[in-house]
Amino acid sequence: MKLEKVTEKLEGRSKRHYEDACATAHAMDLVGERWALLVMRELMLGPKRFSDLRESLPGISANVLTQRLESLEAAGVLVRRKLPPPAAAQVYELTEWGYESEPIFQALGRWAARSPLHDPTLPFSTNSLVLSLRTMFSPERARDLEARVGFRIGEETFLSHLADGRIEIARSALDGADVIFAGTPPVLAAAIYGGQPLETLEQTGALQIEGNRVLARRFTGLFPLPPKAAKPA
Amino acid sequence: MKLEKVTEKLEGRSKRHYEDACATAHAMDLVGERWALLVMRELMLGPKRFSDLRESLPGISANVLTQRLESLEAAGVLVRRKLPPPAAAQVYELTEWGYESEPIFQALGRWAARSPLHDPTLPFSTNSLVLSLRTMFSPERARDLEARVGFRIGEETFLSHLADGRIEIARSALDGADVIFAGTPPVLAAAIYGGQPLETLEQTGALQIEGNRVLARRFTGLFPLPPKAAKPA
DNA sequence: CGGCATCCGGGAAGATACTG
DNA sequence: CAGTATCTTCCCGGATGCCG
Repeated sequence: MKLEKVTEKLEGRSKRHYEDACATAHAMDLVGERWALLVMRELMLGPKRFSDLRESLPGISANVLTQRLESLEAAGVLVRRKLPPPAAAQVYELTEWGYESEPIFQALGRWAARSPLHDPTLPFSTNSLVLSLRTMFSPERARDLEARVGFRIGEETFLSHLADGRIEIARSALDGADVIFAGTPPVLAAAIYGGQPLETLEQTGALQIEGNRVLARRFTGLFPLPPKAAKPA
Repeated sequence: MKLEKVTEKLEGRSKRHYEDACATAHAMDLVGERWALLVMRELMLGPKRFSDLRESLPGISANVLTQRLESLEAAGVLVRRKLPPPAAAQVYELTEWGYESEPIFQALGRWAARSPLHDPTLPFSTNSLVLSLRTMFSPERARDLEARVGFRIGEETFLSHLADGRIEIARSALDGADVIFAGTPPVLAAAIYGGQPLETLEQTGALQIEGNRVLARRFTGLFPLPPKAAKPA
């Protein structure tokens, strides 16, 4: 890194920042730059490597990703960690405080789900889908349901545990799942949010379901979307 | 407006946007531009005029404010409204959906309050202070408290009603207040968040308290701040 | 391959001046 | 008071190349 930039960082004058003591304004200073929140979203379910991040963020360029990782590290949101040999790769991982930013994503997601301009036909990352399940879960609809639901999305697998009107979902092996959904994020979104019948999606081969199909049907109804707001004139 | 810019808007190609169906990414497309969230914050307690917004946003320039108001209007977050004569001024007002963005501010504020880099000595707007009271209010500490607390901040007055472990606070005349605080936002913040004794602040003349002083003391303890996160290395 | 530096073009942000 | 016009600065995004 150039000496000049190092100096800027040490003096804390590198970024434009709001001169405002409001905590919300400070939050925008920390994570309001372009791509910063999406980088955090991609780390929210566990550490990733530089190239994993690039793959899951369509359109980000390498130098911008480098800059964001630097400033988020400087803010204390994430840390770089060297994995022990033999997998001696470098990964980026949220700090404990970084993980506590999840309510921000939930508030943003719930609000933007009502946007009249939202286009759900765009690319959809695995993390987006999994986090959206945590966000849109309806405790009322899941009362008295106890189940383990697995997901196979690309190379990754996730296990969800529903109990006591709550949902947990995390990267995990699929042992003990009552039912497993396999498909791409858009297909799973169509089943859960788009109201597409599971049979239709299975017939096209886009979706596979193993295990308790009645439970699968019930599960897809646990994530109601809010109504759209009025379109601007 | 120039023809060129109108055309851009109609074609919807004016802004860079994330090609991502995730609702969080869409939220950043809507309100992720610099200043956009702070403009919304300043409208969260009711409509304001262009020049009111400029005053309460230290550092924003007129053309940027114009652009933000345009794009937030296009997104359906706010509307321009012409007040009826004789006060025939133009004001900007959040839509119903715009007002529903308040949980975003609360999540951002709660999270950023733990930031190790937060500097509370900067300028502090009236709206920031009032919204922070809604955010940081502790229902447990206020159980069994029923009270009306007034604020006089610059030209504005706010009335807060505490009851049933909840807080309401809005622009209002101060009729019926049990106690009234008068002072600037930084001074009020010092009393409520900084733990400054009220007597000290009153002696310097920065703070005035009228009414039930015991209640005033109790009130300042209802807004605990979370502990700071660890500083980055 | 993973990560970072450098150069370049376009566009958004910021400051100032100006107008109805 | 409520914005526009213009100019400058700086950030974003893409391409390329270096180094371990």
